[in-house]
Amino acid sequence: MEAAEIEELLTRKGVKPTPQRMVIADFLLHTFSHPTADEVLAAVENRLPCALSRATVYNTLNSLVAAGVIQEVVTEAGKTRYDANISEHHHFVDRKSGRIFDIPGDMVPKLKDNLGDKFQVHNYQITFYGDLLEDA
Amino acid sequence: MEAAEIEELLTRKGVKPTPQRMVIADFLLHTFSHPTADEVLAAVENRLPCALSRATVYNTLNSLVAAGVIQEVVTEAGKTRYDANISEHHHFVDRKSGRIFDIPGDMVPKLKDNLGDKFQVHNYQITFYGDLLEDA
DNA sequence: TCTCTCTTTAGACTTATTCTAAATGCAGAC
DNA sequence: GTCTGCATTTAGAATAAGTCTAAAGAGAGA
Repeated sequence: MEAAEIEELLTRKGVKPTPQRMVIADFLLHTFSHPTADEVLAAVENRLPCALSRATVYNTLNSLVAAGVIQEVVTEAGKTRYDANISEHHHFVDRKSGRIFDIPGDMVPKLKDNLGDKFQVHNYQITFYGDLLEDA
Repeated sequence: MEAAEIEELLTRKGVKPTPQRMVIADFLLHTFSHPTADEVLAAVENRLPCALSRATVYNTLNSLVAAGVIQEVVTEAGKTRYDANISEHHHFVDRKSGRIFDIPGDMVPKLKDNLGDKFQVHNYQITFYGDLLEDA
């Protein structure tokens, strides 16, 4: 996705594009890692002509989540990660490295959203834990 | 589960029973809430004849997790919750209150642990998000 | 240009958790 | 019974992730 498209995406979602927001969105939309706020800061701070505040990174991530441009992913205690893949998908977590991989929604059979009278399911998320086979 | 059984459970899992550990394990084994460390502290501190340190609560929770007596449950950023239900089950999170409910494993069809060559699945966890129907 | 509103910023603050170092408690050796 | 050693508990310091605050900056329209 190129800059003009990202700018259009932000505008369409009601987030005014600024240089800070553009580099953050651009980074997230082009990575398959599931970075933390700190990793986002480290990755983008040299893409701007001057310093970027940690608070701006948090503000931007929260705005993008609220606007539905990215999602939060929480797989381990105390770490919030961000994922610009907002199509229906699940996650695989490598137990050794902690790395997270997207599992496309259509690789897993759909569950009926039926948990009885008490629970009205809106969406669900499956997290697989296991070992990444290195050779593959 | 009564005290003698809990004591036997801890011993069998290699955790030496102490008064502090007993009241914490007892509380967790009898609640259906999924308490945070602070909630555990608040719930058990008056069950001992003297003060209980926050550090001991964390130490104990970590020991019980390591021993497989309880599990961590992370459904929202920044909050680690604990669950003494270690049978296979999933979770339903009420979007309004944040409350978590156990969903027995047999209420959800088993997924094949087959995600292709790269991923060897050890276990998986489904989190359902939705609305708790109050009248039920 | 003026004004309004939104954004960014540095740093203070909060919250959750871990670390540290000292004190306590208990089990086995003597 | 007392010594010794190890595991546990403790208060409080330290760390880490994230939010808040108040002031400065920047763009849109009158």
